[in-house]
Amino acid sequence: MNKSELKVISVLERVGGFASAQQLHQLLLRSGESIGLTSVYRALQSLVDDKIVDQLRKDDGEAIYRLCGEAHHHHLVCKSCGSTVEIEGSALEKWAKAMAEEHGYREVGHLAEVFGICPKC
Amino acid sequence: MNKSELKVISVLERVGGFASAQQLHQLLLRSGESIGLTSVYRALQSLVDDKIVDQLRKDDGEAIYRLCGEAHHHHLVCKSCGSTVEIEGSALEKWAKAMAEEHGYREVGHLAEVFGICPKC
DNA sequence: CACGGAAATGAAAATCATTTTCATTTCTGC
DNA sequence: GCAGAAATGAAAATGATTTTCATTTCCGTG
Repeated sequence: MNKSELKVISVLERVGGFASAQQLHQLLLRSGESIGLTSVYRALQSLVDDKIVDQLRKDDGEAIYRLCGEAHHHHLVCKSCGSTVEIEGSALEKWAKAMAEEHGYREVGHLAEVFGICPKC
Repeated sequence: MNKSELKVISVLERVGGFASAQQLHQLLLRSGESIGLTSVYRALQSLVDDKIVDQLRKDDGEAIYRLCGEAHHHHLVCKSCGSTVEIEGSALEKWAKAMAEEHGYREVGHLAEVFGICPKC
């Protein structure tokens, strides 16, 4: 855990939700921190790898990040504004496991996202 | 509906699932069609606007497309050799729908993949 | 058929988020 | 204090997508 990562975590805490790398960089600069965009990206990547931060994509392809509170969960993402809700996934977990077992697969993992348009949009 | 759009629709039919713009372009060229990448993008954009094609983003930010109404299925992918099996997803569909409704989301879609290591590997 | 404007096309350039490179700076353990 | 490792960031590279713009194809009308 290096300086950049700490700085990025602290802005993410301040933001309390999703933000893009560029937004986070701007926020850091505005609050007086000295940090390069490169380091923001690098820190985010590393935090995502360590599962400390969640990364997803807006409809336009830009990545957005936020601190990941819990262990494993899924998202309901608005295609229009990018707002997200964490959703309960035990049914999905069971399904993935069952499907994998049925075909003899080991070390199972899965990826799932649900998209839609939120009530506000 | 112009020529490019027809070509793109026909290749999407042939593919029967999700594909990126670049993949679709390659497929068209390989099957002897003459079409520019620009036109593929333009056709896809227009088809998405007309709700004839669904657009989603992969985790790396690349856009993938498929014909709306294409009965979609999911895959069980081997992490090691890449072989895939089509799997039954009605449980998943129900879950996605339930989650979206619970939060008032409309025009729901979803993306799901299950990873593991296949019996052979 | 011929003409003219509108739509379509695609090559090349522009854009933009993200990644890579690489030279410089900061740490760390000894 | 010092060498080697890790971190940093500016600038260049990348890669998907979009825009520009000159050319070609369509199509309706005379």
